Amino acid sequence: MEIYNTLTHRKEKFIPREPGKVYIYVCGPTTYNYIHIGNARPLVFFDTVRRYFQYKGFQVKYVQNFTDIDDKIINRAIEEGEDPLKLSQRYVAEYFQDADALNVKRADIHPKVTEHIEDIIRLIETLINKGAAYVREGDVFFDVQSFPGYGKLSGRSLDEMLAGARVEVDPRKKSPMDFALWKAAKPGEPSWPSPWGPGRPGWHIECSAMSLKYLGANFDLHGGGMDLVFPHHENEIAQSEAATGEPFARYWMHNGFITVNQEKMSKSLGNFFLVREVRQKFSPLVVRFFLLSTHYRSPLDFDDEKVAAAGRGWERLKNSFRTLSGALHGELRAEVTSRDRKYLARLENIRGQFEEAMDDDFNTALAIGFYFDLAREANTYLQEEAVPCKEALVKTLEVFTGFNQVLGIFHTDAQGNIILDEQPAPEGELAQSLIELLLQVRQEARSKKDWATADRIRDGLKELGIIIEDTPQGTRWKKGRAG
RNA sequence: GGCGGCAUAGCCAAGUGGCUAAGGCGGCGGUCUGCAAAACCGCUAUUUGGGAGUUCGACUCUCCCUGCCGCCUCCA
Repeated sequence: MEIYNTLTHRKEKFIPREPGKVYIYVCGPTTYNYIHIGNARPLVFFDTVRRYFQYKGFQVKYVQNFTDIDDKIINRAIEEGEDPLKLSQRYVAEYFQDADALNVKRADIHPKVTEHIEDIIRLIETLINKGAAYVREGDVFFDVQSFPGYGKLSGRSLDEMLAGARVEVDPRKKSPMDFALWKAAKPGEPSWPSPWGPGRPGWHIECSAMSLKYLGANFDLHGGGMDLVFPHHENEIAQSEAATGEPFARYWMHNGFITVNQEKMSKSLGNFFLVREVRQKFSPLVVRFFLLSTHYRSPLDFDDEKVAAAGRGWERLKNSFRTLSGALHGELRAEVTSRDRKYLARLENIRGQFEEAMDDDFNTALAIGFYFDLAREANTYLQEEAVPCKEALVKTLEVFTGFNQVLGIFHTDAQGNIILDEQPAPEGELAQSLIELLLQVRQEARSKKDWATADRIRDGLKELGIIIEDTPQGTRWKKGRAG
């Protein structure tokens, strides 16, 4: 496996810290609002990374934090007239609703800043004792000049940054690039006691404290959006390595941005789409598929037309699966012909290509291409074989399910079997029975060549969002999609 | 100002120093079907923003230009 490492600016062979195990930390959201599509990209992508490691047989420990106290939360709470900690708790819950919808698996640990204040204080004390941090009137700053490697992740030197700095400088800082580890509380703000007086953690320190606590130094993979490279991740490295004297993380991965009209989607520009809103228009699984259809380091332009186009492709995969699982309940033969063997060999080939694509820096876009190849091979096979070979069919479903285990574009049961969610109609049993009844009536009409009646039923159901397909194995129906 | 990235068909999007430049959407033609839908088959980039260079050979490497974008400030 090769991974593009932001730290070295090139693809590197992945060698885990411990054989067969992967330790991953991904920067999670600051919980002051619903998440938007830009937040969803790293979520979905790193979930896919994790899934792929699991698919490859690695034992994965996956940690994703919540930054549940900081300036943005406090400001938002003031606007809303709500307690900051209550507000962030609320958005943690909302976060899970969106993440679950996007079929993002829960992390093994979802640490929150407010539950790790002790760890953070201990880490800051260590930094002060080692001469890497200093106290100023209840604030604690990290001394960037004490850390020789500062700038190694973002590829800049302190001199360069000072030359280009556009920030007003706090005169108490030794260097303009020094950043806060601990912020003294202002009146009315949530605060925790500390050796330097009541206050709260600065923005970057929590990720160092929590990742070191749960994953240890020199853990395997640290991920997040491109915009976190500087200063967030640069600062994490400085703090962590200054404290432990060991390398912090081995591989750094950063996803590119979601853009809108080619411009970065961001909260400050106001051009963001909440996952909550997008879910109204599209299946969240389609959104997930769309997010994975571009390589993670490339920008991805978001607009409804493009998601809709992706949705039509996704539908093709879904149709293929429906046909496959339908065939499993039909007539099958045990005999394996030479044609079956050739087909099985092609399946194996596609599976290999899929894995090769994923092995190459998680190229989900390429991998999805092979997913389509699989669907086409399978559709053709079923079209050609009136009575398909059981082994071939079972193998097809196995490969299909395996790909989905990685990409997560269809819901599954606990065993990983794909569940097409529109089959058990949400309308309930009565509606289902009525549909079945109508289909029987239509079938009778068809056998009498009463096409007018048959078509009237089909058109009528279509208007109600029920799509009918006549196949050699009989008529089947599905819910039309809303987008 | 400093640092970095991107430019592939109508749209989305991979890949490669020489072998047919994947795949998807859309479109067109066909097969199947009572008609549809779904599916399948064929066609849809003699060419990879523009120019120069390196090379036997570049879309892929180098330089220049153009256009777009990002980071340097909260941001995934």
